[in-house]
Amino acid sequence: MDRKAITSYDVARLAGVSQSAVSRAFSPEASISEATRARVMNAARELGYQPNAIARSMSSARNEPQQKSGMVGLIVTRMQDPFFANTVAELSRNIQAKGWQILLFTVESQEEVDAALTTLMRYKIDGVVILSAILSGRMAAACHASGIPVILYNRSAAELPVSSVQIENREGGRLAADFLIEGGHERIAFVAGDDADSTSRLREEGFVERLVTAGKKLFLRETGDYTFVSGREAGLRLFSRQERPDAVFCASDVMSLGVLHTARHELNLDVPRDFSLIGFDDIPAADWPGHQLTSIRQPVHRMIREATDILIEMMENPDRSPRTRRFSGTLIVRGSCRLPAKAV
Amino acid sequence: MDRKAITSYDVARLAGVSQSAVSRAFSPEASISEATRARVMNAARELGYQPNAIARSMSSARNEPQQKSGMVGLIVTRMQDPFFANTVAELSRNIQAKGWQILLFTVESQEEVDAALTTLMRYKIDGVVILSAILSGRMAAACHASGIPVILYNRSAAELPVSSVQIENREGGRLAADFLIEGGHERIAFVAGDDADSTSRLREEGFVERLVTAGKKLFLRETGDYTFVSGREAGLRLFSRQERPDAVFCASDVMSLGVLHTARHELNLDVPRDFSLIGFDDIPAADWPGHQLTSIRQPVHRMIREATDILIEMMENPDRSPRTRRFSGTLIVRGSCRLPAKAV
DNA sequence: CTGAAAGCGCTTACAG
DNA sequence: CTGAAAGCGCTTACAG
Repeated sequence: MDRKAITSYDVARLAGVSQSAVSRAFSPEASISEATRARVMNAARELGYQPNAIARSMSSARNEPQQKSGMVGLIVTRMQDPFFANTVAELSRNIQAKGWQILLFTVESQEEVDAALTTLMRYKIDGVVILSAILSGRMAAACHASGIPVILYNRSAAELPVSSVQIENREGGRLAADFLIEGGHERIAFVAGDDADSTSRLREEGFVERLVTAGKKLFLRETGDYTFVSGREAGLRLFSRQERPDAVFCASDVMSLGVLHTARHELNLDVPRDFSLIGFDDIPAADWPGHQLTSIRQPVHRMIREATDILIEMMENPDRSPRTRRFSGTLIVRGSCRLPAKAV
Repeated sequence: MDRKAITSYDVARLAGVSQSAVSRAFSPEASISEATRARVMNAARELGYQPNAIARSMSSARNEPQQKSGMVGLIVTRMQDPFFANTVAELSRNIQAKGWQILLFTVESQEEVDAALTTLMRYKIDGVVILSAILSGRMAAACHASGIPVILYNRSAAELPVSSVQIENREGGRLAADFLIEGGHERIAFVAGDDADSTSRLREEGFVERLVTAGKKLFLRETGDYTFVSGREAGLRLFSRQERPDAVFCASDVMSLGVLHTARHELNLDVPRDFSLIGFDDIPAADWPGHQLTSIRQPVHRMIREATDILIEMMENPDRSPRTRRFSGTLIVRGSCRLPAKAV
């Protein structure tokens, strides 16, 4: 049990070849005869040998400008939100399928991102995806200098030398506003996810922009933290007033469900008779029979595929410049909204 | 941008010390004077030097019986289920906090586990946690021989030389049965999560055991796959019959919510008047105002802490023998069940 | 406390 | 195609 691990030298000895031959047998493009490869593979199987990926990574430091580890960093926030849990699951599957390993870092706030990235860089990750958070300009520059591509998912790259994949947040907000305006709503409220975060802000900007165009203004505004509980509390505040909103748009579905549950089951309101409700993301629970939440759907599969493609292309081609991809959301109409009078 | 990475030699040159001194400056227990350490640290800061964790891992192969990487493997199934998403989030936070990195592997079926572990072992992980899946005896032996501790979370170790942390599934099933029997239910159904998986089977065994003791037998039985959709479909099958169950116990909360939504909103049944419903896990959505699902709660925080503690203790102390820890669940009574007549 | 040197397990340019 | 050898960036026993 404390015996030394099996190395390529052990395999070489058993197969009667040099250690180099063992190494070549495990490199698909190496020049080696089929006969030798077969002998090596048999010996390897007999000994239970697997090449040491760490040692392989060390060698790459000699032969490439930058050391490669075969690992991709994944920095994740809000994994409790089903939208992100699903994204992590699907993104990690995609990256694994392409032959990279995932070095996961769970962070609970924006402030932890730079430290997480510093740690990941010690492991010589070949690239990194950051879910719903940004990195500092200093850190972006460090990654750029090290040739480590960075993809922001669900966030803007702004002026940073990094790639990004995200939904058109402002446009999504406009879709929600247009639909509520067409439905004849007058007192329209918004529930923000986080005032410091561009995702929520842009959704709100697009939303308010259309209200203003239609000659209305935002009737009420609350701030949550993207959780169900914060949605419920925002709902309680919105409907404890004398004059109540007749429509609510939330920066995420999870918060919308908080508003929906408290309205129906704690305040005995009828949705959509008493007010209309729209969420964002179109998580699976939006479509549950008892919810039927109207929502802005993100084309998740396409977005994740795009993020994976950009990441891999940039890892294989380090001097490609960063790319920004924005996807349009779609309004999915369900039963939580009063419909426009002249239904098409 | 294609310049070589900064190494300890660069720092040594700038600080005017040997490369060994740089290495010692970054090893907390190394013997080095404070003055030298300070000079090294200044030079390191100036150059933006960070020790290469991969190279450090290589060196450890020389000095320890087994190479250490500072990485822990995490093999995960069913991340879409909030119960597991929350577990991954909390477990990874705990392990990170103790100074280890997480090498994540997402698998979609039991069959992928051994291959995932083989890949992870190439990276010389110091230990591995497997969420809701098991490994083969052959693989368990390989890990044991390599001194890599394995923790099964939410599964039994059975005869394998691995540790495990899980809920008392059979006991949880008994709690559910007792409560339904006390409530005077007669036609009691069970919805399995997966017939091949011990978690669901044990919950069913404990459940049926108590029914039998009370002179009843299982009225109906359906099988899902732990998803909301499969719960909904199981519910449709259960209630499309002539004679309907008056109680349903599901192997997970997510499936229970599927039953609940279809019953109330597609079949116009009243829960708990028409039937009582009990889930398992006590996920946050069980407590949402419109759900109020009675459920068996797992003491998640304590279980995750225990898994982390066992893992770390075994990584630091490789000849410790595997440990098995079982935790008791608690019945959380909410509005989805008819209550016992003689309410205590 | 400090430095020179060996060695961790690979990959690959070099020579044959 | 094949083998001997250098080297990736560290850690640490050894000698001073």
